[in-house]
Amino acid sequence: MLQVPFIRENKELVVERLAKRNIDANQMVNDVLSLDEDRRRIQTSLDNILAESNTLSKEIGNLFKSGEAEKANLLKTKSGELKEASKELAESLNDTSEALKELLYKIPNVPNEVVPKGDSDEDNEEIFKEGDIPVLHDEALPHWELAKKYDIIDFELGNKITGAGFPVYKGKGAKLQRALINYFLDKNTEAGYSEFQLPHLVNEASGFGTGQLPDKEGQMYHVGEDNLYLIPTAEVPGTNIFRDVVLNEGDLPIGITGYTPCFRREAGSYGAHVRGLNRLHQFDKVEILRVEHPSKSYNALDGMVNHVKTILQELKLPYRILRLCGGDLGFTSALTYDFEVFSTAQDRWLEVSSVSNFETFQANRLKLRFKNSNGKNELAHTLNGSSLALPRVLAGILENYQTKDGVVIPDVLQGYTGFSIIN
RNA sequence: GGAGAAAUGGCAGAGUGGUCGAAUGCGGCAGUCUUGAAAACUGUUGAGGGUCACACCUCCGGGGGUUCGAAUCCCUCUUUCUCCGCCA
Repeated sequence: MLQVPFIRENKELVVERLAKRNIDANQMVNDVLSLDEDRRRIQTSLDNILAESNTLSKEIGNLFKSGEAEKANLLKTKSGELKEASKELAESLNDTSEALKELLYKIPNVPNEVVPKGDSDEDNEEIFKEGDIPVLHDEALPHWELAKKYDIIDFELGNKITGAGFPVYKGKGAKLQRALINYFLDKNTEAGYSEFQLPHLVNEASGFGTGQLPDKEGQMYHVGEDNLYLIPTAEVPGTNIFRDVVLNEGDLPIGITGYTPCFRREAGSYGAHVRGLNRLHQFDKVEILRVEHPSKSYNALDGMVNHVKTILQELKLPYRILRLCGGDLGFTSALTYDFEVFSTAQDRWLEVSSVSNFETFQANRLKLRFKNSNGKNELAHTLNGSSLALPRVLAGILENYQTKDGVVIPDVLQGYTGFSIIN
């Protein structure tokens, strides 16, 4: 959620930057400013009435003490009138504040200067590319065929137990999955992130805190009886650690990592692009999160990008980094880099990580602040990224590492799997 | 799931109708002393709104009510703790 004072002082900039997302924000911004003006005006009148009423109450108390009941009763009448007036104003203040909040919820984050304007993923900017695309043998298969051939992932069994998009990993498939999780967590903790195990269900307040609610309610699985939501990413429980928190400046930066399964309804998805592991309702992901001083958050973002790079380099997967254009940028993000692994057998790029700086957008809603050097509370910056999401990394490994004899396990993982080939 | 107790500032913990945004202690910050540090002493120290700045307003778990006036009384929800039951 954007801050009203920021919008007030940077109106042109906000409109101009939001245009990168192909949004004409002029009307919304004007509405915000006029609602805010209304709010302040009503608040002032209400405050005045309450002040008068407070003074009156004190006088009444004093009059009763000194035995002047008659005078006191006279003032009581007056106080009653003030109460009526304050009730009306309080209601109108509440309405105005709510309307303002509703509107603010609908305005996405202001993209960073370097975000390219654009409509869709076609307009994302490739900023880096590395790794050799392997030349596969003639009978190379897409990962869902390999999964079947070596009996390591059973999509039909998952279908039977739960439904489409809930695969069952078996044998070496399950072990490779666990190896990847451990490998990612180890890399992240080596880089200074401290490991957390987080709840997989969150309450409504947490959903609001990170912005999944109210906008993306339909994307999360909801447990109605207890009013809890299955997490779509560790970002939700992880970031909500810091809801309503005031940190000391010295606590920054904070980096945490955690492995969780992720649950996404993905309403409306279908077709060849969602085949196999490409898009699932339940998948595993290791996430990294940072809380940063505003002056350092973009350095931190670069650091996260480099960190994810080294992991993909070690796995020897061909990958590229995209700077997302305005049209593809997430609602809460100011700048996002996507990592894509080239999946040879499918002949397409698969997104395996998304690393973002949210600046104060999340912190404002979360009320995540730190005491700055002036002793003032200031909103912190939050960042997060996948490091990494499992299924498409797995797909990339299966497809790129396949040989006539089987799927070779990348060197760095062999210590974790305990085997060097799936055949 | 049953019975009881509780929820106050960064933490601990007073406060049961007006003088309470709230004693006291710890912690934090600034200063005195010291070569420096510690100790001791002095001062200062919640959040949000509002204002050029003050004034002023709101907040004592959430919501509602009683009252001229609520941290304090009533209702309700939530959470925590203790005991019992169940259980990986």
